[in-house]
Amino acid sequence: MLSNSSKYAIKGVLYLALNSSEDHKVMVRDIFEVVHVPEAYLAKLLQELSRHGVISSVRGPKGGFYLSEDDRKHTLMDIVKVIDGEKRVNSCVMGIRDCNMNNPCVLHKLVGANKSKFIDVLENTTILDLIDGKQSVEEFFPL
Amino acid sequence: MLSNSSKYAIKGVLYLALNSSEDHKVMVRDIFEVVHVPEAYLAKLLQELSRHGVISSVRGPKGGFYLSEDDRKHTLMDIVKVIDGEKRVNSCVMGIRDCNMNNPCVLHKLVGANKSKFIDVLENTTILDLIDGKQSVEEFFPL
DNA sequence: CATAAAAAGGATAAGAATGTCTTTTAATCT
DNA sequence: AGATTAAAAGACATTCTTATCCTTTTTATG
Repeated sequence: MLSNSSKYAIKGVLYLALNSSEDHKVMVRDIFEVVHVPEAYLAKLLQELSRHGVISSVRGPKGGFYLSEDDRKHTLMDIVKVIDGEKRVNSCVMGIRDCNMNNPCVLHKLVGANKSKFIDVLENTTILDLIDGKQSVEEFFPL
Repeated sequence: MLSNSSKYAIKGVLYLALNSSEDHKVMVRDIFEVVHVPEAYLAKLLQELSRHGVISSVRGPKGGFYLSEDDRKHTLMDIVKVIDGEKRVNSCVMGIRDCNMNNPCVLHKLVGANKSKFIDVLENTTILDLIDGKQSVEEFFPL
């Protein structure tokens, strides 16, 4: 449903949401241990997100990744689309060709409702929504 | 959420549910084209299911795979457990260590409800339930 | 301008999932 | 009994995801 990479990416963005701003950028080096994702791998993912405008980054000394106010309005789905591509999330649960809401296979009908719900959540939850009322990273990453 | 292998396995079992019985066993050769799964790969999956008692099989001439009356009482989850293992389905959506219903991460709370629902469906839908009222394989495998 | 800091990018390795092929075992039929 | 048929088993190949490494580019600062 969600690839590991997408999960990692979400974790990273969550960290940025809680710990960064336009004038407080953070380096991958400061993030990866907290969110339990390999440093180089996380870097790749954040770069990809930055390239697609989901998060922001600045090179050089005093540089790093951060979320602008606008970035925070992005949804979880925006992240997932960049990392996994649209196809993966929207494809039929059973991977049946040409199975969709109009012409659903039996299993699709069965689990379809839940699936759409899941996608709904991804599409309608922004970063801001997620961190609303939360202060510490620990709340997001137990252990 | 569900591996390809599990999906294939479910398709295969569904075919058996519709087309086999104690005295009408079917060979992989007759199944794989209909359900769009590579022959050798499907064979492997069915063998695995048979080994674990989820479906039945007999070797040699007039042999093949089939579902006994008892087999039909198995749930989708029984299939998934054999192919994917229990861990995969039950693990935290975010893959966070020690995240569970008691100590859920933020995302878990968010999508947890849908996830449990999905698992519910798997656990409470038997093969019999699935084919109830269905005659043709085409209903299950459009295209 | 030199230097250091940091992301960006490319190449490649490691591993898991997926898929194929060959041999073995068991059942049936002549 | 012997030949044939079909699943069982296991070795092998391929592809995709995940992960690492190393070099290049950019930028701030002394």
